[in-house]
Amino acid sequence: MSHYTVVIADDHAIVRSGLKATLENQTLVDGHIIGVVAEAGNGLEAIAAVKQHRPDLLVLDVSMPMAGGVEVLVETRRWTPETRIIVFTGISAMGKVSELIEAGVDGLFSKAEDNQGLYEHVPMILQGGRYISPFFTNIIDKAPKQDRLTDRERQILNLIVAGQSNKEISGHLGISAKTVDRHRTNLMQKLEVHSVAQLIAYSLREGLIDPAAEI
Amino acid sequence: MSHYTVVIADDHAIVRSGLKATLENQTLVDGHIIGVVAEAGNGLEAIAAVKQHRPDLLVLDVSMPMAGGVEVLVETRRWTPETRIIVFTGISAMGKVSELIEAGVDGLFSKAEDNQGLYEHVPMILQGGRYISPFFTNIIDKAPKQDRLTDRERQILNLIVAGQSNKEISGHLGISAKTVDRHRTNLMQKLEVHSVAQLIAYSLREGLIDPAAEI
DNA sequence: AATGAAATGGGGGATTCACCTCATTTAGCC
DNA sequence: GGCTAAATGAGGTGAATCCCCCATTTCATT
Repeated sequence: MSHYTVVIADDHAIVRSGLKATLENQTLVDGHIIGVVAEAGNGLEAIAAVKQHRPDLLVLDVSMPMAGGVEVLVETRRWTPETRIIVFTGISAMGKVSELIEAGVDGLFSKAEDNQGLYEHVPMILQGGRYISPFFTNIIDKAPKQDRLTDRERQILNLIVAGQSNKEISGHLGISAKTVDRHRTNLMQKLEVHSVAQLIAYSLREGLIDPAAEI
Repeated sequence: MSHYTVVIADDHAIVRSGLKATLENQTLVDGHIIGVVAEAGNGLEAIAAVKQHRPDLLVLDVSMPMAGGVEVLVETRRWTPETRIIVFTGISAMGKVSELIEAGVDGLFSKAEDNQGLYEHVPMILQGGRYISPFFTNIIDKAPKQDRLTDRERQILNLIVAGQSNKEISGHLGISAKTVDRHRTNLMQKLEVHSVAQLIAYSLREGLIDPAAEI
């Protein structure tokens, strides 16, 4: 009998065991058996497991040590384009969500939702379908569509949030402090904020920055 | 045969099912059966479940909607002091960890660690013991023991992080803007930072503020 | 009674930030 | 070639920050 191979990547062991149980203890509509061939506790392990096993399905979280979910997704696509990729995560930041969708994720599910939705849609995804949970489409729809930031602006936003002054950033990027100031002004106008604190608050909400470990 | 009743609280369904499986599928050293009598997906549900079931054991996460783990812990202690409380979480922020220990948690385990440690120590905790995972004691030991913040300083830190200026804070608290400035200076000296951005970055790392809070 | 920690607040100075105006260069696109 | 967007940078202004100085009051502990 044919079977599907799966790699699970999540930094929490309890989630991995829960996912393994959920995926293996069910009969798929097309009669195929699902087998978890490897588990990974961080991004690098996940990439290594994908390269070794070339699985039919990869289930991963976005917030992992060593390498984030998006990096793992891109690397997996390059290595084994036929691997279907499902992201199962607890985040709800608009920025990360659209990043994942643009990166071409095949399935997107929230840990806050019932697991039911996950294994209901796994067969369809394995057969080439794509499913984004309503939990995330709602977030995208209700998001106030503000002006998009340019690459340079996003780069400077990250340095500001990291605690660097205009002068430090100018030295770091090899441009004038006045130019950094210019970008800063544009940033604040686009995001409609008026202080560094609000700028950081925005970055947090949108998941543009990574508060060390986990929230 | 006697048995232990358990309430599980975590905002992720997959974690709840994993915990339930881990706790129920094992024979305890003293022969007691463990039964999960209720699950909660947020803090308020957790408190309600505790009041209804008065369980022998409460397993909870710290970061939950509606009410955080510490609030649930304190409320549970007031309602049923005999309930043993285990916190099973993914956080690693020094501030939250010491807060939990001071609040008198009976067991503290990390989701990043193997589940093994959890059910190895559950019997001992049910019998009145206390166990803090080395994962957290390491965090506390290696933490640079900086000066503790006073209540007023912590209060003002939260307002600064919320994006308020000295003038706004002074109006909000009914004190002079100069006094706010004074507290700000003390804060920065204690935390050894030199800008709002660094102040916020620090607060995030140490879990002094709540990133989920709306600014 | 004395000591010390915490909170309060004034004066002032150097620096940075937030936000203007104005201008040039580079790149992609029709 | 023209057009637009993005990035670059100069000059300047008013406000806010960061960090010194100084002092008083309150409150708990010794």
